[in-house]
Amino acid sequence: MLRGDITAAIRNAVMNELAEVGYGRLSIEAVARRAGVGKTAIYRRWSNKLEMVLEIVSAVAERSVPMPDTGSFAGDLQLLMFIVSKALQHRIASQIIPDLMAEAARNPKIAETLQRALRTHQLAVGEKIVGQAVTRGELPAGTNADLAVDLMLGPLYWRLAVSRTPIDDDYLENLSHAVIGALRQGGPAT
Amino acid sequence: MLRGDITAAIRNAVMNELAEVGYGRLSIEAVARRAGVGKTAIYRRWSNKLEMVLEIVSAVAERSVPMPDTGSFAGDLQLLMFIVSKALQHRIASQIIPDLMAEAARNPKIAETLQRALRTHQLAVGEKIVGQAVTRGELPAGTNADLAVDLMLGPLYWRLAVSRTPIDDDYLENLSHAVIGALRQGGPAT
DNA sequence: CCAGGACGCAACGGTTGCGTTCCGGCGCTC
DNA sequence: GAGCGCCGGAACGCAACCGTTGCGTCCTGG
Repeated sequence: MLRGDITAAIRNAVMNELAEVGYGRLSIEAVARRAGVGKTAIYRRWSNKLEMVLEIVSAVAERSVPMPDTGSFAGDLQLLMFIVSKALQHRIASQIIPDLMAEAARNPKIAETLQRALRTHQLAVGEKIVGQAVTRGELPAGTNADLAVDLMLGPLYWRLAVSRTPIDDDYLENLSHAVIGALRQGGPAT
Repeated sequence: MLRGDITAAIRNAVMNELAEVGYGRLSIEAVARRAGVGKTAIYRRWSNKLEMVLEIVSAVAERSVPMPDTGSFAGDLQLLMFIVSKALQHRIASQIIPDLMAEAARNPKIAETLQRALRTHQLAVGEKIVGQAVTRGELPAGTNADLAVDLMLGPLYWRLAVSRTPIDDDYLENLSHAVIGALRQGGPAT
C-alpha cells in the first residue's frame, strides 16, 4: 500500500545524502527534506537510520559486477578492471563506498552487509577468472586467488578512491599487464 | 604559556575520538570530556574542529615512513611493505586513515592536508626506490613510478583497510614477489 | 459514496553540540 | 606576596535532529 514513487524518492535521497555528508552525518530529517517527503513516510518504511541505509545500499549493490568470460585471462582481466574502474568513477559510488568502508570499521552490521554485498561476490569473480586461466594454462597451478583479487582490485581502488588520481585507458592497460606479470610469478615464494 | 601536558592530553583524545566515532561525528565536547579538560582549553588552542583535526593529524603523520635503502629492490620493497603494513595494522591508524580518506572526498582542506602529509611523501619514496632499482638494472628503464606506487601500496591498503583480512609474513612475501614480477613486465604496453 | 490508509506538515519534549562568557582556583614570575 | 594567565566548570542562546503524535487532504477499493 506504500506508494512506490515515494519509496523511490527516498531511496534516491538517501544515496545522494550519503554521498554528500556521509553515514555519520546522515539525518532522517535531511533525507525527508531532500526527498520532498514527510519524516513519517520514512519511519513507516524503516525503523531507524542503520536499517534504512543497509537495506537501500545493499539493494543497489546487489545488481552489479558481472562475471567476465572472454576466453582469455588478459581479456577477462581488462574487462573486469574496466567495469570496476567505471563503477568507482561514478560520482555517487566513489563517495559512498569509501565512506561505508570506513564506517564498517566501527559498525559490525555495516561490515557484514558490505562483506556480503561486495567482497564475497568479488572473491567469487576472482576465483572464477583465475580458475579458468589456470585450466587454460595461462597461470601456474598454485596461483592464489586471494592474492589475485588483491592485486586486481587493490591498485584500482587505491588510485580511484584513495589518491583520486584520474585514470586513462593507457594506465588501465599498463596495470592489467602488470597484474598478469605479477600473477605469472607470484606463486609460492621461491 | 599554554600547558604542554594539557595540549598532549587533547591531542591524544582527538586521535582516539577520531578512531572511535570518525571525523563526521567528532565533537569538541566529547574531546574535552575524554581529555579531562575544559572546552575553553581547546578553543584557546584552535579556533574550530577542522583546524584542530588537521593540525593534530598532520603533526602525527609527518613523522613516519622512512626511505628504505637496503641495496636491492626486493629488499627495499619488502621493507617498505613491512613498515606500511605495520602502520596500517595499528589500531588507531587503521580507523583514522580510511575515515579521513573518505572525508577528504567531500572536504578539499582535508584532501589537501592528506595529500601533503601522505601521498606526496609516498610518491617520493616510490620514485626513489624505483629509480635506484632502474640504475641497478633490476627494473627496465621505462618503469612508471606512479604505477609502481599503486602496485606496492594498493593491495596492502585494500587488504588491511578495506577488506580487513589479516596478513601474515608469507602473504607479504608473496605480494612483494608478485609486485616485482609486475614491474618487470609492466612497462609500456607491448 | 464511504472507509481506510498513506500522505505532508507542524509541533511536541528531549538531547546534543556549537562557540562564548564568566567564575573562582591554582601556580607561575617578579 | 601581588598580579597575571591558564585552568576546569558551569551556564548561556542557538541550532539541529531525534522519534512520536495529531491534523487535514487525497487517493483508492469495495
